[in-house]
Amino acid sequence: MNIEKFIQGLASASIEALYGKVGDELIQIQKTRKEFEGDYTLVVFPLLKTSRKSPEATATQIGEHMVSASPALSGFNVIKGFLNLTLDQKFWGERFSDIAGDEKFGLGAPTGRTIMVEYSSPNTNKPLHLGHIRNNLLGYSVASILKANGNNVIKANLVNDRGIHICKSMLAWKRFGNGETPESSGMKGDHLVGKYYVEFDKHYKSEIKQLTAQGISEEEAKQCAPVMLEAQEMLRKWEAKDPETIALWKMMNGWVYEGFDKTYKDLGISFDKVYYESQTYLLGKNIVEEGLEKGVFYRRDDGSVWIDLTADGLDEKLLLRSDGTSVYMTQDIGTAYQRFEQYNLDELIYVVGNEQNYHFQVLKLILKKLGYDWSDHIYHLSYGMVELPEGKMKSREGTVVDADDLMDAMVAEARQMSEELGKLEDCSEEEADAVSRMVGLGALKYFILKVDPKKTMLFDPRESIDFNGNTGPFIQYTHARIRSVLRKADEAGIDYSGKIDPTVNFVQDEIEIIKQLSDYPDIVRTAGETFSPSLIASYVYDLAKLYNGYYHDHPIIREENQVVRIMRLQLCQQVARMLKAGMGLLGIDVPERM
RNA sequence: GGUCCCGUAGCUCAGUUGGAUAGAGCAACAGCCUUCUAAGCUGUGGGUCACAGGUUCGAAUCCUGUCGGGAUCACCA
Repeated sequence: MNIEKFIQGLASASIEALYGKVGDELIQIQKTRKEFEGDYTLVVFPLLKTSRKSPEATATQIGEHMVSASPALSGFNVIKGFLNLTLDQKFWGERFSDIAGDEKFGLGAPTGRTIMVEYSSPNTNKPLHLGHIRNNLLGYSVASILKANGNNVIKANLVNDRGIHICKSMLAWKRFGNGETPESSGMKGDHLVGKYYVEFDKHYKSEIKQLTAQGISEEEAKQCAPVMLEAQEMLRKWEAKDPETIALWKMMNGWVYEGFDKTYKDLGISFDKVYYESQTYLLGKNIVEEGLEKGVFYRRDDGSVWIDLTADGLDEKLLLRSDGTSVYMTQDIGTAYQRFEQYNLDELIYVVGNEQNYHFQVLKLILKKLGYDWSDHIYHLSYGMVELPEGKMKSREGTVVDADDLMDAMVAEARQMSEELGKLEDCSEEEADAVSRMVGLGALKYFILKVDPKKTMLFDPRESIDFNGNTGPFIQYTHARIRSVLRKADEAGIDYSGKIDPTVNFVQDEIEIIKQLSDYPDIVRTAGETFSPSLIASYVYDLAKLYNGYYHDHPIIREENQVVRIMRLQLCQQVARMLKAGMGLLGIDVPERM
């Protein structure tokens, strides 16, 4: 039961009795701000037209009626147009019992809806970097949140395993690699392939330099540089299914997949379905043919196929090249169609950076023009770039933050910090490793997910590695301390199970915690609707802060009063449960001790 | 130039449906370890919510315009 809804119901009944029926949207309930007395507040301004009284008089009248009508309310006060209601002690006891007794608290009822979330979608020519981390964390977290809301979620990854970029790496490896493999070099497969991508670029650049020195324009040099021509030749061979090229491609992609698998595993993310572009890049062509017949598209003299979107304020967009091959858009039309058909999707979410906003705008519009009504159920979860203190990440300038390196650094830092603080003294090597990993990665994940996805964010390595304040480790730490209290209680043989004693009196700080706990299902729902893990992050942080602020100097286990002690232990238990659940939605593990 | 996004404390960011005196953390300063974990707690200072209009009982939030920053507008993906 949602408390605000409950009070809204009470208010609605009283208002109807006093003035007649009004719409629910006029009955606004919110938490009372800390500086005022009361728990929840009815904003009466919207009701003045109906009541035809001053704000104060209206609020007083409604307050009197509500308190006399409901035993859940113990009193009220009025400040200007705000009716502050105080809930009865017993109400909090019951409310808390409900939460604690509900195994599925916070999990939405099954909706029967199927949602596909596509995320990650890496290129196979280089390792993952910080930008991919934001993508992966967002995708995984949003999928978890949607699942918690009762949806059937399919996590999909579309691997971009073909094209000129991988040919560049292949060519460079063939020419300069001397048969180097991940085994022989000791390098992670994706890093090894990435090394040759950089190698290609180096040679490409030096060739351009030579050519321009001979008086050829830069534009021209870029196009006729020998390595580039060779790479393009390789792509043609690949498309012609040349056995040798295909074998090389398979081998090098295999290395990359091994590397990616490790990165994904380290990051703690997974997929239900992996698509490969080499298998999907021809999709969509027949839909384009159909579109041509319907007159949605048109063919130019050179044979290329286009759509004219100028009437919609956009540009003309290419769908098939003059040689009949497809482009990115064509493929996306095809895969979207296939997915909606195959899985009967209710929604398809693409986690893709905001540099592709225009692409998705066009994609949806084209699908709509083709008459697919599911085009409205495509959602582009667009996220901003991750910038570094010195500016943007540029792979060519070597300023990218590598995903594996970053994770290693975070874990190492967590390890060092734990040791300095003496946290790992009485635990085994495996435990120490596990905790360091959880803390290091928790810091990284929380740091990234707490920011609104659509905003460009700044990643300062120094700050991200801070484990104090509004960070993942702070929440993990709060959880660990609560678990420690509960362990101590168990050791002391205190039985705190069972129903809450209705005679228990909560103090205001405890009521604040119960309010926060009650909000959890609402937060999960809202986060699901807005695709914002950042909402979950701020929720868990607030809860951890409330707990810390209050329980820091309360001797929970030593409490003399049995009833109060049991209540406090149960409250602790519940806070720990919700912290763990919330962090789970962010893909962050919480240790039992740290 | 067209389209889209962003602009909140020195820095990094919250701010759910338009609600009361704008919220954290970091950084600075002052306290708190014989009681459950000091990765913590308590307190102080710090704001023209980019700017200007508008909508209304009420605007950081909605609308219009201006300024600043970013993305994008390829027979690339």
